[in-house]
Amino acid sequence: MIRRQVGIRDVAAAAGVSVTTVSHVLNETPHTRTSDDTKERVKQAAEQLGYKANRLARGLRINASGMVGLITEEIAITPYAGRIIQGAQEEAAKRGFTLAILNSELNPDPEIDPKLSQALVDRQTDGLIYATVYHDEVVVPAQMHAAPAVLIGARDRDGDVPSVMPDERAGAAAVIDMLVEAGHTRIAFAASSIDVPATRGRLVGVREALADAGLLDEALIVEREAEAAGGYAAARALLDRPAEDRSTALFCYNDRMAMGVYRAAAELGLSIPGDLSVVGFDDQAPIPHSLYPELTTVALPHYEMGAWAVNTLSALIDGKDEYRLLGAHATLLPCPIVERGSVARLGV
Amino acid sequence: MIRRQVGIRDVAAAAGVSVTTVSHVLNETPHTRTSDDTKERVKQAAEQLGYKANRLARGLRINASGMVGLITEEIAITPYAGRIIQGAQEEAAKRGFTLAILNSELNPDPEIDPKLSQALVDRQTDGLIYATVYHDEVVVPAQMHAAPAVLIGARDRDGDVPSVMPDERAGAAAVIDMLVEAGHTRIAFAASSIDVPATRGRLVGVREALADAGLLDEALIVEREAEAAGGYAAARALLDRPAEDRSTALFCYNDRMAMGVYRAAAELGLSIPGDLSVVGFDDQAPIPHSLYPELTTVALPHYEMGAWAVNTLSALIDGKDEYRLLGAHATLLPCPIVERGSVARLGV
DNA sequence: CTGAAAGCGCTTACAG
DNA sequence: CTGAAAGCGCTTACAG
Repeated sequence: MIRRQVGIRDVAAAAGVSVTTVSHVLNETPHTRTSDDTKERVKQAAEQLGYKANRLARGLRINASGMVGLITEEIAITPYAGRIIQGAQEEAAKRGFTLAILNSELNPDPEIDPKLSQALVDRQTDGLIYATVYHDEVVVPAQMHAAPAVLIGARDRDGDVPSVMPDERAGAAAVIDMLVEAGHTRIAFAASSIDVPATRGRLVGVREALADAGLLDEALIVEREAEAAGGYAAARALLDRPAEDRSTALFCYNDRMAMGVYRAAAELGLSIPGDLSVVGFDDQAPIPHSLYPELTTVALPHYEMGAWAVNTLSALIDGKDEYRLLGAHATLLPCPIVERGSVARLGV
Repeated sequence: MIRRQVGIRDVAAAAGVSVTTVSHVLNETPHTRTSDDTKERVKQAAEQLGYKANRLARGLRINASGMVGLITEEIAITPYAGRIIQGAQEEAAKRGFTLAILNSELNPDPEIDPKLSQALVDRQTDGLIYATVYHDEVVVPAQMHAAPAVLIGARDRDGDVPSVMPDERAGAAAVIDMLVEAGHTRIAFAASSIDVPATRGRLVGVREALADAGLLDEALIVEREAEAAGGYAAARALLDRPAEDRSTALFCYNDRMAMGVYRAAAELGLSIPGDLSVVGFDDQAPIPHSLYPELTTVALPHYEMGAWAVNTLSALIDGKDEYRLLGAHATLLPCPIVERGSVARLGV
């Protein structure tokens, strides 16, 4: 900023001590003794003058910028990138870090482009987070091995960089459990046809939980495009039959598909949840609240992943290299079910 | 980052010149003559060693961090905050700035809390952007008057800080014009009941354009909650009558209301756009693509506002104080109609 | 055309 | 318990 900031020398002068002393008391430098009286005077002066250490000078001196960088692949298309950023930002603020953001294009292949990481290194960030979408495993550039780094949404193929992702499998299984618990025995699943980790994770969760309940029927699992139109098609394929043969619950790969299911149900004269319980996945605003009845769905831990990322990044920056061990397996964060009005409990 | 960076001295040594010369040629310092031969050697050496000036050192010296800060009110709840960030980020990258992000809570009153701005000042950002929602006019804290600053989504009451917002009025008027052009003469509008600038802007745009066309009928303007349920209610109130009395087009305050309208239309046996044309506002993913037929709506210039903000902030930072004159009136950015399948052209 | 040197605002051995 | 001084990596008058 333009205005001349008050510097450490101003504080020293005001308190009648040396800048050394000011630095010591304000930073609470360990192994340093200062009389309480001096401390008090320094703090008073700093407070009074509104002194804040210049981060550039401090950073240059201690070789740490206090900045953490977040690279997001196509911030715009992922509906919840905002929540990741928010989680990262709030955690960063809590720890005194400044969050810098860099946006990248969507990257179809698993090799992360080193350009953005390099840009962050060039900017002296103390560490970096790379948030990807659509990948299981990724090979990270040299910069991410050389510096404190963390991955969101994908595992490091080399097992070196710690990573987080949603526990899609458990989230999907929990929905099946809830449905079974509510008395449903004919449970259908509208799977997604695009090949991403979420597709696979949710599908195996569904299959496992259904099998565990002795309720797995492959005929009730159909695969369609993960959009409203796909959900509509799945519902027509699954539900256009007499009530005796019909599933009483339809779990959808995502909320968009669930939207299509609502439309199909309306056309077929099926009431939700009276005739059909439906559950989505993603908790993608504004869908769940905009449907009638409101959609029961599964939330993704975007905020939590962002916070987790700067949290473990912070540990890495502090030199806690044990945290590198986290790179071996992705850390899975729970996807909580958020119950709204689209699931019926079947009479006993 | 941990590793020792290559410094300007390494480049100087490699090129066999002084650091002064390296600095001059790499920064293309004006009023400085250097032989082409020397220039070449320096550039080669820098390139070869992968030298990038330490931003902290440079910033300390020239008193400019190269950082620009963006404060967003509740990044999470505004569906498009991501686009604002993206626009700001890409424009910042283009100009060599690093974008730092700070998230704030939603602030109901028009006085901007100085805390966040101060935090940015303390971090030595060269300028700051404050993105607000739900405000017409705002009173900015001292920090924003003292430093280069720009507002998104609200005007500065003091007329000092430049600001951008969407031209809601023109966007809404354009929809009416399009509908009139398509042959509609009974055009209804489902207005919003919450008191925000968008509500007012869109409503006056609608009224003006309708009046201009000689088609204004207050009975066709109803006000409801700006959610799917409100749109549903508006549609039931407006459309539950014989075809002769019915509007042929219903323009909604936002896409969420349009969702409710689709549901009401289905219940009333009205086909879209055959019996009823519907238009939304916001282009809020994933609604428009998830409806059948896909929804014609109006897009908000979020990306553009983000880009505009760092653009004019950059001018302010460069000392082009004429730009402060922009503070007198908000700059209005166009809201383009995005035509999809929900509007019918009426036969001649 | 080129370079020696001061200095940006801090932190941190080191000395007393 | 306190302070003088070096130095982080740059840029920029200034001298030659």
